[in-house]
Amino acid sequence: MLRITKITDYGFILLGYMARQDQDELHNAKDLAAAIGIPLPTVSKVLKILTQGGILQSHQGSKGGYSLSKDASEITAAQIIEAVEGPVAITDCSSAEGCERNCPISPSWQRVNAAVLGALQGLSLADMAGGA
Amino acid sequence: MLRITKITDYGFILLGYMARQDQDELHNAKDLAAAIGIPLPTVSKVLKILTQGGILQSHQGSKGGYSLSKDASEITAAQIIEAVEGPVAITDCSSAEGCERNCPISPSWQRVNAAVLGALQGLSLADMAGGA
DNA sequence: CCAATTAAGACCAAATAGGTCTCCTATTAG
DNA sequence: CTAATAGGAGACCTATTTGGTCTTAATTGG
Repeated sequence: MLRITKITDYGFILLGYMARQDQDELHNAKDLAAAIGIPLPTVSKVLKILTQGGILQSHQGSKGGYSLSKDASEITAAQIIEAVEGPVAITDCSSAEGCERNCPISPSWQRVNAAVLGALQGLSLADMAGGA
Repeated sequence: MLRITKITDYGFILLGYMARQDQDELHNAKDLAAAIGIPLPTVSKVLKILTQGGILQSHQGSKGGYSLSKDASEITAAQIIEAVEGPVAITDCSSAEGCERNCPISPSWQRVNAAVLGALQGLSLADMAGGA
């Protein structure tokens, strides 16, 4: 399959939504959930993860909320995926035992990995939010 | 994570092993399992899938076995992954409902997808088996 | 002090993946 | 022709991951 998880998908949707509005505006979890149609607890979870990953800034207390931590053009797809799912690595070949014994394939994987990562780094949130 | 499954990983190991030997030689599942150190039933399963995907040719009966269906240089990483896991698609954005309503992100995903696919198509089994 | 909102993490249920087993079919050696 | 060998197909169970919910604590504005 080679795909991202649903949580990551939600992350992209949420960030895309926020990117298409005033950068400094604070969005609280409840409004975002209502706007996008995803259950509140799940939205809350995604926002929390993105905050921990440095993509979002949070503001606690009443009248609090979330905002992008930097300009949408400086946030890449790679950063978002890494924030939610951890480092992008097609295979964990490097750490498996069987691999070191029998397959001299690892260097090739690293090339593929680099290509994938490059593609993801070349796409900013601004690109995604802008392109209809 | 964005990674391939273990079954796919085994597939690469098995194919890499076969590619590094005489192209016409038949390998039976038992010997391959012993050579690589993966349980026989699992090896058998992987070989079966690769055969269905057209990557391997099987030869039944006693003295039977498996061999590559074409030259290692004509088998790409993309083909192998697709044979085992189905079509390469980072996200199933296109079919989700929430997506169509609220995220204009799909076109961007398709670009990313194409980039990933290109990277995988540019890597042949011969490249992987050859590069130490 | 009180209400609103995020932070953190425990927790459960459903889906997926990994692996094993059983039975069936085909081919070849003798 | 028969028996042994090897692949073909798929059911099945288990473990892991994922998705989603809930509860409690911490923070801040009024």
